[in-house]
Amino acid sequence: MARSATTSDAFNAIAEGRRREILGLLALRERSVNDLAESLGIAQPQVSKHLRVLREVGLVSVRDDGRFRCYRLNAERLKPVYDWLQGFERCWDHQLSGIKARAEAKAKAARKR
Amino acid sequence: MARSATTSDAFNAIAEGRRREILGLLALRERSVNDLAESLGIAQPQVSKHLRVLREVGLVSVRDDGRFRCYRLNAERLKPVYDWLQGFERCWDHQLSGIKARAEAKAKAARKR
DNA sequence: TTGACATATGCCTATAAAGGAATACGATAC
DNA sequence: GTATCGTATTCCTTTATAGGCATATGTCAA
Repeated sequence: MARSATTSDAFNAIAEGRRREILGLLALRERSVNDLAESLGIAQPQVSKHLRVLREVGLVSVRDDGRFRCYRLNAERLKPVYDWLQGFERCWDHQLSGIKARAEAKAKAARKR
Repeated sequence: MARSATTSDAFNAIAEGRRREILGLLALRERSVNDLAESLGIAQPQVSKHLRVLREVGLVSVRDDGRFRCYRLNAERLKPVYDWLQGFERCWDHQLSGIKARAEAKAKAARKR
């Protein structure tokens, strides 16, 4: 079997760096395709393709504005990903505090010598 | 060009659902390969392969325990992903409050009629 | 030492992604 | 109506995945 489609969910869609950059730009304001292409320094067709993926997973929406197409971020579609990660928040807190505790124990042992 | 490797970073590694499941299980406690395979209901070789990917991006580490290999979560490697998402938190807050505001405005208009 | 168990790796197949270039499609302005 | 601008789509090539299955590697126990 092949890797699952980039359009299968937000997790797969945001795996690609360019698409994350696009989302970052759209977080600031609506943008047209060429506008994005220029900001990213890549060709327009690629941007259109990335936007297609993002549209298919609902991460962006489009609005027709004359002959332009205005893309807008649909941030709430990122929330499931965020929520999944939040489940791990306590883990890295733990690990950090664990590291801290071990460092302190070591320092204490050193003082005793 | 092809899609970037699953081992290129955490974003790509967690795009695969099975790997997310594995991380979820490891968040609870250390696990051996067969242990994971049984919990997930998939064959051992696939688990080993997924673990290899996770190892390569540093999301898990291994400890040799007799003839078992104990896999452990390295949660802080998820933090960059989490941090990236946090940049969007205010966006969905905005959008949710926007929806709420519009709903209230609508309700208010309805009362006026 | 041999056998049983735990894990990793190799091979094969089907699937598809991303970039580049060309081009089709759509709307506007003249 | 036609040229032009903005965007989407198509074709091609390269690369690599994930799963299934067989097998290599490594470790312990009798």
